[in-house]
Amino acid sequence: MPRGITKRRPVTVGALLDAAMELFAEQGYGATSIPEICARAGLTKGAFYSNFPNKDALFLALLDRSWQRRAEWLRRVMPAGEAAARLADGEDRRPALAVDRQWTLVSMEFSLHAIRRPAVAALLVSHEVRVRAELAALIAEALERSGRVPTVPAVDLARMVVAVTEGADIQALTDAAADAVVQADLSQRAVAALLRHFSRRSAQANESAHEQR
Amino acid sequence: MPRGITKRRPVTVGALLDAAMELFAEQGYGATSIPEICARAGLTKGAFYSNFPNKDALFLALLDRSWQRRAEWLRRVMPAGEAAARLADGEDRRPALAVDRQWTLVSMEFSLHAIRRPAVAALLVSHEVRVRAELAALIAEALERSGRVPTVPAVDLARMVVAVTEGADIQALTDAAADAVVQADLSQRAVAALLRHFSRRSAQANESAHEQR
DNA sequence: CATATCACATACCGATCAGTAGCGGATACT
DNA sequence: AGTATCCGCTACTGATCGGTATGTGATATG
Repeated sequence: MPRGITKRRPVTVGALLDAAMELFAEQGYGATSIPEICARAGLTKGAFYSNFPNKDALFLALLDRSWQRRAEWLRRVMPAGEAAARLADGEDRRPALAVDRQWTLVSMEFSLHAIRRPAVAALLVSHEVRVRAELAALIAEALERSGRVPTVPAVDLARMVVAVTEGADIQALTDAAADAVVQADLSQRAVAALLRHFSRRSAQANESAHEQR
Repeated sequence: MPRGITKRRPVTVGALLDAAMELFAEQGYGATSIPEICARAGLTKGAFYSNFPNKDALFLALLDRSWQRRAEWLRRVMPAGEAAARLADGEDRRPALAVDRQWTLVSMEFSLHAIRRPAVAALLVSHEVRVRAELAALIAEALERSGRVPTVPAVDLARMVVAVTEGADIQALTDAAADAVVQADLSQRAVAALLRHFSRRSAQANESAHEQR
């Protein structure tokens, strides 16, 4: 705990971030007022302004926390590249992780917000660059395990995968009536198709295939 | 002109819708106030409440007008399926229509809004079903022209194409720094890959291929 | 245990919000 | 041209906004 900061503050900050996450997902960023956030957190405006200069700063803090959690999650599933490999082969049809509704909504909110604020957009872009890099590594590894090599830069592949996944997420959220499993399956098949189409069997894989004959 | 309605009203409505379109794209739906819309339109709040009961109603009217315009556009490019056919072949690399920034932003805003209002979501879904049906027809036609037939329902293909396109649009808007042409190219290549992967040469095409030999 | 600082609550500010009522110029029909 | 109706504007209410100033209980330190 930093000098001169009591253990009460991080608890308060956490409560505010939790409340904001819920409300931004429910109502959107622009439609959520600061007093509302405070009320949800069981605090008052004074607590808010004691911790953040304004709503934008809270939004950034919220994103930062979410990104950290997400990074942890990504690193945790990284070793489980086997599943991704089977996905690259188009063999795995199990529904992917259910879309995190709250996160997807807030993330879309943030994208819209960032598009209008170049400074914020720069932040978002730098984060996405990191994510795409990690994802590219994951993809390359998964392809390699199924004896394939990408025919385009792995980061381009990551871009496409992110695009189709995000687009599918939007559809899934909008069309809640549509069978979520069907939607997820469609998304997975699209990803698998892209991975296959922009890769080819590696030379090593071909050799071992020859050896097998 | 309907009985008892002067020709002034549609002009006023149009001005309000134009102003709202601009402001929703610039600031978002929740962050845009009614007086702001009126000021941008060169009118006052009285004019607004004389034409719409509230902001939601104006949003719906705006979407309706945009959808009509979009339907006209889609029907106009429908006959130009040749380009789509070359795209399906992966031969056409020219950048697609530049992303309509305003429309994309407002459309995202609306999706987010709709997700939170089931009644509005139903409206959005019914519209998207129509769009996907038209797009599916366009895709099927394009594939046919290049002697191919889809191996999955054409509407599923339409879903994937919409997903990857929307996802790419978001990336393009967020990362304004990234070369827009590169981004559009990536999107086109992904679409082409999906179209190829989920279709095969048709029997007829095979026959004519045999004849050619 | 005393005291200084911290961290949140209360109260309040000016500005702005959504929505309403009535007025008066513009429009359309005879 | 006269007249009824339309329709946008002005002026207003009550509520809520973001942000600030000040008060007070909790906490860490010596």
